[in-house]
Amino acid sequence: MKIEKIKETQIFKGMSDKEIASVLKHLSSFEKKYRKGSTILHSGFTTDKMGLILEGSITIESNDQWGNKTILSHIGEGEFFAETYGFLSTQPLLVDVVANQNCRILFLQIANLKKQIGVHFDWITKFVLNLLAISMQKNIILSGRSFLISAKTIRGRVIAYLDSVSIQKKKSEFDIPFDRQQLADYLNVERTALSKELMKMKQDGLIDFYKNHFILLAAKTN
Amino acid sequence: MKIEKIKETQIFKGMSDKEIASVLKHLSSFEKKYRKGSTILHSGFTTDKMGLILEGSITIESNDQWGNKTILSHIGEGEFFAETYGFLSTQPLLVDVVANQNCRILFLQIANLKKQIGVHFDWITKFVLNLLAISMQKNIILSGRSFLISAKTIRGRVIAYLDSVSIQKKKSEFDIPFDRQQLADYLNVERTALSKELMKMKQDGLIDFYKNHFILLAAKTN
DNA sequence: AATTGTATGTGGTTATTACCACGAAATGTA
DNA sequence: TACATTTCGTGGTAATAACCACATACAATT
Repeated sequence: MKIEKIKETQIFKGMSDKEIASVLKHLSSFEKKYRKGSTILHSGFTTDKMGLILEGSITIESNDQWGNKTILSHIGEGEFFAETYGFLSTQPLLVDVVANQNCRILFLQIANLKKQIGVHFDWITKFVLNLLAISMQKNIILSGRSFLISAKTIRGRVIAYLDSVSIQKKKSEFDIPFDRQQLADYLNVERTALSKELMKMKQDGLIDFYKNHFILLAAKTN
Repeated sequence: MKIEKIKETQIFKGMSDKEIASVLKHLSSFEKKYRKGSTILHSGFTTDKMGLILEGSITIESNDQWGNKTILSHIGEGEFFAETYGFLSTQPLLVDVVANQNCRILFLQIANLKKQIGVHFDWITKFVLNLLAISMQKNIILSGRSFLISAKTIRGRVIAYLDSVSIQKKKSEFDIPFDRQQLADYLNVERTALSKELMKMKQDGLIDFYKNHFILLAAKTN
C-alpha cells in the first residue's frame, strides 16, 4: 500500500488531504520496516504509538512463561494495532506484536491526542473522547480475559485470575464478585472441576478461601 | 447511585453540568429498572443504546446452543455496557446482558452521535470519532475470539472459527491467514491434536481442505 | 425448629486433549 | 540433484477435565 492510499483506510475516513496532513504532523508520524518473525512491540513494555500496516501483516500474541503461544488476532494491510496501548500510554502491553511477513508500518504518536484536546471543545468532542477511553479500557479487559483463558489447565486459569484481582486491588486478600458457578463460567471450566482444583490448591498451601473471599498465600517466584 | 452522581463517572469526566445535560438530551436518555436474573439485552438482537449502571451490577454472558454459559465480564455501579453495540448499531449482539442484582439503568441512545457529527468539525474530532469506531470494532473482534474459545472441544472451536470466516467472506470456500501452528495457537489447542481433529472432520464429510484453503461441506442445521 | 431451596464439595467414570516420538510431504537452498 | 529445513499428519500414553450422582453446608421462609 502506498502512503497516498492511507486516505482510504478507516481511520482517515471522511477527512481531507489537508486534515490528514494535520494528523500526520501533530502525531509525529514515521515509517519503519520489519522482517518476518521480528517482534515489533514487546510484552511488558509501554508505547505511545499506534501502528498502521502499510504492507504485510502482523499477529498479536501472548507468550507465557511456560512457552505457550496464543494468537489473539491477525491484522492485515490497511489495518491498525496498538491504538489502545498507544492511547492509554501507561498500560504495559500484555501481548507481543510480531511481524507475520515482511512489514512496512506507519507509526502515529496517538498519546499526543490527549494533549491536543483543550477545554474549548464542545460536548460532543469531550463525550466522544471519554467514550474512546472507555472503549479502550474494555479492550484491555477483554484482552485480559483472553489471557486468562489461554491457560490450558484449571489451576493456571485460577492463578491468573486471582493474581489479576490481587494486582488490581493491591492486596493479597480480597473478595471476588463471583460465586462458584459464575467463576467457573468466567474461567470457562466446569463448576465441580473448579471446586476440586480450588480444594487442591488450598491443600497445596497456595491459597485459602471461604466463600468468595480469597487469600493468596504463596509468593510468586517468577 | 443518584442521578446527580453521574458527573463523577468516567464517561462524563471533565464535563460541566450544562454539557452533561446536553448529552442526556441529545442522546434521549431514560431510566429503567430490572430484576435480578432478568435479561436486559438479548443475543442476536441489535441496540442503538448504551447503558450506565446507576444501581446494581450486570454480567455479560454468552449462552450457546448447547446450554453452555460463559461469563465474559462483570460490570458494576457507575460503569457502562453495550457502548460498542449501541454505537455500531447494526452489529447484532453476540452476548446476553443479564442483571446480576436488581438494577437501575440509564440508557443513552449513542447511535445518535454519528448524526450529530457534521463536516464542520475539526480534524481532531473526526480522527477521534474514527478511532472510536475502530476501537469498538476491535472490541467485537476480541469478543468474537472469546466466543470461539468458549467452545470446549477442538471440533467446536474449529467449526466456530471456520463459520465466522465463511460468514465474513460470504463464501463456503476460502483461505485462512494461518498455517496449522498458528491456527492451533489462535484456537488455543495443541497443533497435533488440531491436525487429528481436522482429519476426522474431513472423514466425517464436514469440511475439505488443502493447506490453508478450506471448504465447508455441511449445511448448518441450527 | 422444620422445610425448602441454593451453593458448594466429593467420588468415580468417560471423553478429550496435551504431550512425545516419529515419519512423510513440501519447501527452500546450495 | 542433493541436502537441509519446515510443515503437517499419525500413533500411543498420560494427564486433565467434563459429566453425573450424590452429600453436605448454608440461607431463607414459614
